[in-house]
Amino acid sequence: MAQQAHPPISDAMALGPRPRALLGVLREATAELSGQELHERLTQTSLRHGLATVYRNLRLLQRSGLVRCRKLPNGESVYAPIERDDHHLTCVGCGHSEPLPICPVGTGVLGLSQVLLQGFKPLFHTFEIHGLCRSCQQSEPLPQD
Amino acid sequence: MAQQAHPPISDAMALGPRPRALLGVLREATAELSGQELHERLTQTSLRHGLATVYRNLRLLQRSGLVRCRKLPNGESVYAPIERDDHHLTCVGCGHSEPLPICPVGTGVLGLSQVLLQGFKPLFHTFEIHGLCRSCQQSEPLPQD
DNA sequence: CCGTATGCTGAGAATGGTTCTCGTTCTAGC
DNA sequence: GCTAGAACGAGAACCATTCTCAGCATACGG
Repeated sequence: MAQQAHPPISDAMALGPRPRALLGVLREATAELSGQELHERLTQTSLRHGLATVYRNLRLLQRSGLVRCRKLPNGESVYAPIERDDHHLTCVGCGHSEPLPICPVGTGVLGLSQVLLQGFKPLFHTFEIHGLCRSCQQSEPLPQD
Repeated sequence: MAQQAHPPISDAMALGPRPRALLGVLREATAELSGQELHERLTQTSLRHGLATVYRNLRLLQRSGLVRCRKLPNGESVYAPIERDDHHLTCVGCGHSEPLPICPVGTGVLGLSQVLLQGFKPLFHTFEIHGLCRSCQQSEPLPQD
C-alpha cells in the first residue's frame, strides 16, 4: 500500500491528450478500474472516447510503465497507476477481491534479482493471496451446478 | 520453485475418478497447463472428459486447495498442483511468461498475517513480475494498429 | 430386483471482456 | 490549403470459459 510520487512522464514519451486523460482518471480513482469502467467515465468527458481507444491507450500506458494491470477471476482486467503498490486477497469461490495492506516484497527484490532477469526490464509486480472468504467457507458443500 | 510433498487428499474430500485423473495429469506435467490443454490430454484417456467437466473439476480442485491457478495476459488460465511454488516473469508487450526461480515470500508470511486475513482462509499465493522482455524493448516504437 | 432421488456428465449454445478491422478524422509539416 | 501518417471509433470478430439441460450412473428403500 505504499504510495509514492508519480513517476515523471519522460521526455521520450509524449502522451497525447487521451492517454493523459486516462491516466488522470486512474490517478484520481481510489480503487482499480476496469476497462469498461474507464470507458464509462471517459465518455462523459469533453474528450469523447471509444472503447477501442481506451484499451489501446491502456496497453500503451502499461508498456510505458505508468499503469499496472491485474486480471480478476472473472476475466476482466483492472488497472491502477503504477505508483500505487496494492496487493490483494482474492476468493477462489466467489471471486471477491479486496486490498491487502502488506507488500511481502523486500524493497530491493526487483533490483537484487538482476542476474535472473536476463535483459528483462521490470515495470511492476503483482502479489496475491488466493483462498476462501468467510462466507464461501460456510457454504462449503459447493453446489456444483 | 520450492517443491514439497503432495498435500494429502483429506478424508473430507473423496475425489471422484475424474478429478483424480485431472490432478494426476497436472502433477505429471512439468509446466502449468491450460484448461484446453488439460482437456486434450484427458480426452485421450480411457476416461472420456468433456470440456465442461474439466473446468468444473478444476474449480473443485482449486477450492479444495489442491490446485493453483493463474491468468495469462491473453486471458487463459493455467493450472498447476498447489505444491509447486512457481512464480513468473511476464512481458506486458508480447505476453510471454516464464518461470522465475525465486519466491519473495518469507516462508511464514501467510501465517504471520493472520490478523489481516479476518477469517479468510489462504490456499496459495501468486507473485509475478511484469515488464518488457528483451525483444519487446527493441521493437519499442509500438506499432499501434 | 425394481423404482426413485441425487448427483455427475457432456454437447452445444450463450456469455462477455477484449481485440481486430477498416473507413474516417485529426495533426503536423509544408 | 494540401498531403502523409498517426490516432480514432463503431461494430464485428474472437475465444476461453460458463451455462443449459437432457441423459446416465450410483445409492438406497422397499
